[in-house]
Amino acid sequence: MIGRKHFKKEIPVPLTPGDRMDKSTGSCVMFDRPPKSAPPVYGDSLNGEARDGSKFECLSPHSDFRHSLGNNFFFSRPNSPYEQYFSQSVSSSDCFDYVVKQIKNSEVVGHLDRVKSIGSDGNQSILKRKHSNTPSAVHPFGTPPRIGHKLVKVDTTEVETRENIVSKTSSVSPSSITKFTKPSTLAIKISDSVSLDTKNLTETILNELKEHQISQTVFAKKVLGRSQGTFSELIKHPRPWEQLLTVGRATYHKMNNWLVLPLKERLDMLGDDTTTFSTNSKNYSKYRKRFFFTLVQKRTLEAFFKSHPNPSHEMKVAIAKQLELDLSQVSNFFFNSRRRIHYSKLGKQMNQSVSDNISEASAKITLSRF
DNA sequence: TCTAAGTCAATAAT
DNA sequence: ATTATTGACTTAGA
Repeated sequence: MIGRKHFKKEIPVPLTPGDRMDKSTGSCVMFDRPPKSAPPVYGDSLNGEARDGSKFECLSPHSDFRHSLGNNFFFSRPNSPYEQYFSQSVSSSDCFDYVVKQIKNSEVVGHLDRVKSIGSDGNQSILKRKHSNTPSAVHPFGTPPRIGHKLVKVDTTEVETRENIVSKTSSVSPSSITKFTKPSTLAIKISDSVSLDTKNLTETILNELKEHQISQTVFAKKVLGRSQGTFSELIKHPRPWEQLLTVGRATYHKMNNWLVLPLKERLDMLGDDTTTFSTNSKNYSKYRKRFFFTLVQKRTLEAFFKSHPNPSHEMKVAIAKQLELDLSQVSNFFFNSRRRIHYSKLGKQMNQSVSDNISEASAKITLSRF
């Protein structure tokens, strides 16, 4: 980690001990990371100049921007080989406003412009999304593409119906129940109460699909009664058994149950008896145009997430307002990010665990608190 | 109402 | 053609 000596090398050790920053003028204290590990350097955060004459600014938020949970926030210094940050004692909301302003007025926008100038068609080229809800040139943060895309409400019975259909489908042979409980040479456990090694299961499934050239789409729909996208994520990022709810476990059980069937039955399930399913599909078809965050919105949200993955309600409201998003959009972003980052961490750890003892393996998995 | 878990399903990326 | 990504809806629970 960046140490004190590096800090000293880069910036003359400061100033008056006990010197307090002045939030009204935006002066601040600078230190290296971790904070407190080195003597501070004082400066004026609003003008981007430390008292030793060095400059600093808020760098691109997606990589360098930081702010802490408390009343401090940190900016890195662009021309320094070391990571140094500012801390400023202001209220959370002040901090937020300040940060947003920084992001808005400097780096992100600048970066945005740079990217724009490269692409032939300006905005569109940034994300390569044909329909991207691009920020307007006038107001980069603008962009309320939140056009009504409320979904058709799906009632519970429909969901249940789907489940039923799937199980019925899978039991073209009048033995669905037997099928799901009968042991097989490969069968490990088929009872719903039994825990599964999701990692292994997942890999096995993947191999089977490959070997028999079964697409995710088909398998997901016919065997699991799930969408391709969902299935893709389930097999790509299997979660430890202990963390799955009953519903989630059921899906993995379906995979397992399919696996232990004789090959013929397995392939039969993938047959073309989708009729019932696809016929009903229109009922819960939630047609909507997909919304995408603008680059600025995304960058800003990511920046906040890095340092503040679980913002307070007030913070979210402020973010939503600044980015012209709905509170729910902001909340969803943070939630989705939290869980998806969490999953990827788990995935890494699961790779190291021994498949044999699931509970032991998952016991080692430390769930970081968000 | 809020968060987490499970998913959907549009659309990006290969 | 397929698989991966991802904003938001649906459920459960608190």
